[in-house]
Amino acid sequence: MTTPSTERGQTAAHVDLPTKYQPADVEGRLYERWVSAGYFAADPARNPGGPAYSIVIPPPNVTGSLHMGHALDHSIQDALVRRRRMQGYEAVWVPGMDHAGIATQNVVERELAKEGKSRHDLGREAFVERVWAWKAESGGRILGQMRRLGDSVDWSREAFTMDERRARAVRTIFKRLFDDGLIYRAERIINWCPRCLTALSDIEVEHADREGELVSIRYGSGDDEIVVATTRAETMLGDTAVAVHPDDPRYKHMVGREVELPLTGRRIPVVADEHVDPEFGTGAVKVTPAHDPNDFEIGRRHDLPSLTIMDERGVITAHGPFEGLDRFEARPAVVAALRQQGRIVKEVRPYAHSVGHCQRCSTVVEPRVSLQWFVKVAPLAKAAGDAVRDGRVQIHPPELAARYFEWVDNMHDWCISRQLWWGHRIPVWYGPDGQTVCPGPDEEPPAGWTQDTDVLDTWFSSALWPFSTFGWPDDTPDLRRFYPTSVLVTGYDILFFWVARMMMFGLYAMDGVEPFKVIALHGMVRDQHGKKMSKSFGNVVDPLDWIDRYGADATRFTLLRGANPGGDVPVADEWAQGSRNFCNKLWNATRFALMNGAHVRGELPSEGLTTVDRWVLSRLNKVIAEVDAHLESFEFAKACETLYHFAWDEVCDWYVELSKVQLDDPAAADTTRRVLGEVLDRLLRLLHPVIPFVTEELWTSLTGEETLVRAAWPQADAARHDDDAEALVASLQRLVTEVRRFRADQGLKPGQRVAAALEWGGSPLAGHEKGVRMLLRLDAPGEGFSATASLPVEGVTVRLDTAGAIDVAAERKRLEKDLANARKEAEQARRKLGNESFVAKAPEAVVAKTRDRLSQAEADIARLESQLAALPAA
RNA sequence: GGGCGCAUAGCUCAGUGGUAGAGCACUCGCCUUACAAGCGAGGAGUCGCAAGUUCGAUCCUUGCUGCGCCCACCA
Repeated sequence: MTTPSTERGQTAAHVDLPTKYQPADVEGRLYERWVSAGYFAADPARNPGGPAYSIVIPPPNVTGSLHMGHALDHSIQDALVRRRRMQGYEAVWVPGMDHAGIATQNVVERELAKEGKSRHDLGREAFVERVWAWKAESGGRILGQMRRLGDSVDWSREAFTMDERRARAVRTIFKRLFDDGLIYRAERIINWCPRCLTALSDIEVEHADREGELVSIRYGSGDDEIVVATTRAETMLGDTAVAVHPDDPRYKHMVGREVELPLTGRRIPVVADEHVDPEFGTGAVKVTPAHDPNDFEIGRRHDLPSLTIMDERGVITAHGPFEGLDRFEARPAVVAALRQQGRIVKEVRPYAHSVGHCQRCSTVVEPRVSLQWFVKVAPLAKAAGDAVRDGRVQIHPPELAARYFEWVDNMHDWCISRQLWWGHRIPVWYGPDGQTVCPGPDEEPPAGWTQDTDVLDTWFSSALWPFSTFGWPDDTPDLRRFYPTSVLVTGYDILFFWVARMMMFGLYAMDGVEPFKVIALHGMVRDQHGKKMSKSFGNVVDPLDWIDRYGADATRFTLLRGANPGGDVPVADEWAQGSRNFCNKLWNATRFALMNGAHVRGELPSEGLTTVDRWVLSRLNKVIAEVDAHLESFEFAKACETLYHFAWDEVCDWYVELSKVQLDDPAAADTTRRVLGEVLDRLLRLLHPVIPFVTEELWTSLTGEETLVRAAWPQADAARHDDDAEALVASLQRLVTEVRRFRADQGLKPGQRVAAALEWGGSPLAGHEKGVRMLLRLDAPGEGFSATASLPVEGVTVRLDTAGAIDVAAERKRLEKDLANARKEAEQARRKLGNESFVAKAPEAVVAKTRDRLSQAEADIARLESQLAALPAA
C-alpha cells in the first residue's frame, strides 16, 4: 500500500489498493509488527499517576486447541483492553495456560495406550516428563492461535499454572491455609472415578438421568420383615443397617432390633434417622456407609461399621459368589440370586434417576471412602459471597449473580487431592512415625521424610491466577499496579469451577482485596439454530478455519455482534461472510476516500461546512457517545450494531455518495476532503478494538501515522450535534427514496437518465438539487421536455419526463396503496383522539404526537387523492 | 426435588406502557468507474395462549402451554 497522494482536484489520485480486502495479506504482517514494536507490553512504572487496566486471560487448557468459545472470550477481552489502551490506560492483558490436571493426563495416557503402554510402565518421573513434552507441543499451537486472532496480550508476562513462579504461589497459599487450619486431611466419602482412579470434587461430577430399576427387597422375615428399595442392589453386600424415620408409626417397633440381610446371613440393626423420607418408597432405607454419601452420614451418626465391598476400579471384593464381578455385572447378578431364594424380591420397576458421571471421561462416578485433603470452605465462601453482596464485585449481567450465590452459599468442603501424577504435588511430608509437616516454599522437609504422592486439583492453582500471574507472593510492581484486575471475562459455565474459587483465594491471599472488580459473563457459542456445538452433531466451527476463509476481523466481528451480556452466541457461515463483507466495505470506503484526497491534516473546520457535512459530523458524534456507553456496559452486540449501521447505511450509502457532488464543487471540495477524512478516522478508531487488523491497515494509510493500536480513543463532541442538519438530510433521504420507488415501480432502468423539473416551493432542500439529481440520475429538462408525472414530496414537486409514457396502472396501484395506508393511519389517530380518557389522561406529548400524525395523514390523503384524480385514464 | 430464564418476521436475536426492529434468507431490477464481498426497490409478524391492571399492553400481574439452563446426598 502506498501513501495516499496529496494531489487535489478533479482527477482522482492513484491509490494502490486492491478492490478487495485480503486479510491474509495483512494480518500476519501487522501482528508481527505490533509485537516487535512492543505495543502490547505494559510497564507498571509508566505514567505512575495514570489509570491502569488489567485482565488476566482465563487460561486455556494446554490439552486442546482453541475453539469458538475461546475466540469469543478472547475477542471480548481484546476489545476491552484495546479500547482502554487507546484511552490512555496502562493496560495489560496477561496470557497463559492451565496445566489441566486430569484432562491432560488423560490425553497423554491415551497416547501411551496407542503404544500399548500405561503410565505405570513409564513410572511417575518419566510420565510427567512426557506430559511436559506434550505441553510444549500443544501449548505452542494454542499460542499460535491467539496470534492469529489478534490477541493484544503482553507476551512478556506469559504464565503457566505449573511454572516455577506459580508453583511457588501454590506452595505459599497451601502453607498459609494449612497453618490457618483451613486445609485438613480426612477419611471421607468422596466422588471417585473408577477409570481415572482419582478423587473428584463435587463440581467435576456431571449428573445425567439414566434409566434404571428400583428394586424392593425384603430384609428380615416374618414380623421382622422390612422392605427397602434400591437402585443399586449390589451395594447391599455392604449394608450395615436399615434406617427409618423416627416418627414413622409403621416401623417404630422395629427400631433397635436387628434383621437378617439376605445372601449374607449377617444381622444388621434398624436405626431411626431424620434423613429418611417416610413418603418415599417404603419409608425404609438400606444403609451402605462405604458406598453412598447419605449412608456415610447416617453411619457416622449411628456409629455403624463401614464395609467396603468394591475396589477402586468398581470390582466387587466381598467374598462370595460376586467377588471379581464389575459393579454393573454384580447388580443383576445380586437380583438374580435374591430371586432364586424365593420371595425376597418384592418388586422391580423401571426408574429414571440422576447418576453422576466423571466430567472428563463420563464414567459413572462411584462414591468411595478414602483419605483425602480438603479445603474448609465455609469462611472463604462467606467472604466470596459478601464481596458480591456488598457490591465490591459486580456480576454482569446481574441476573447471573443468583447462580453465584446459590453455589457460594451452599458449598461443601472442597476435595483438593487427586490421585494423579500431573499437577502440583501436595506439599506435605510424612515422617517415619506418621508425623506430618507442611514446609514453606523456601523450607526443606526433614531428611528422609516422604512427600504425599497426590497432586492438587487443577482449580487450586488456577484460583490463584489473578495474583500469581503478577508475581505473588512477592510484592512486585506488577502486583501493586495491576491487582485487583479490572474485569474478569469468562463463560457462565465456569462460574463455579473457577470464578468462585478465585474469589475465595483472592480475598484470602490478598487480605480482603477482591481479585477483580467486575465479572463479565458471556454465554456459549452455538450454531445457527442455537444448538450446542458438538462433534457428534458435526456442527463445530473451527476459528482457524474462519480466520483462513474470512479473516480474523470477520471472525471477531461475527462473535461480538452476537454477544449480548450473559447470552449465548449463535454463529453461522453466512454471518461470517456478512462480517467479511463489512470489512470489505470499510476497505472500499477508505479506498474511495484516498482516491479523492481525503485527509486529517489541520483543524476540522467549523465554518464553510455543507448541511451534509454537518449532518454526518452530528451523527458521528452521537455514534461515538453511543458506542462508548455500550462498551462500558459490555453491550458488544449493540456497539457492533451501531457501528455497522453508521458505517454502512449512513457513511457509505449517503455521505460518500453525496460527497461526490461536493468533491466536484470547487467551493466545497477542500472541506469535504477534510470531513471525509475525519469521519473515517474516527470510525476506524471506534472499530479498532473489534476489528484491529483492517482498521490498522486503513488508518495508517489514511493518516500516515505509525499505528492505531496506541492512537487516542475518540471523544464525543456534543457541540457538533446539529438537529437542523439531521432533519434536513432525513427529508432529503425521504425525497430520494420516494423518487427511486417511483422509478422502480415505473420500470425505469436504474442507470437510465431521466429529464426532470424540480420545484422546491421554498424548501431548504433546494440547496441540494445537485445531490438529488446525481443520486437519482436526473437530467435537467431539455428542449422536448414533457412533464408526465409529478411527485409532491416534502413540499417539493418533482416532474419527470418518462419519455412521454408512464405506466398508469402501476402508478395507480402505488398511489392507492399509499392512500390506504394514510387512511388507516388517520383512522387510528382519529379513534384515539375521540377517546376522552386518552385525551384527558395520556401525557401531553403523546396526545400532541397523535394530533401531528392525524394532520400529516390527512394532508397525505388529500395529496394522494388529487394525484389519483389527475392520473390519465388507463 | 429446588432455582433461573426464554417464547417477537423463514432462521438467529434486539426492543419499547403510546404507529413493531436488525442481520441473514426471500422477491424484483441493476456490472451506475470505492465496493457484485456491491447498488436500488420490495414482500413478510393477531410480538406463545387466557384472564387481569390501564385511557391504552408485545412490554406490568396471574394462570396455562411449550422449550432451555443451573443446582441437588430421596434410597
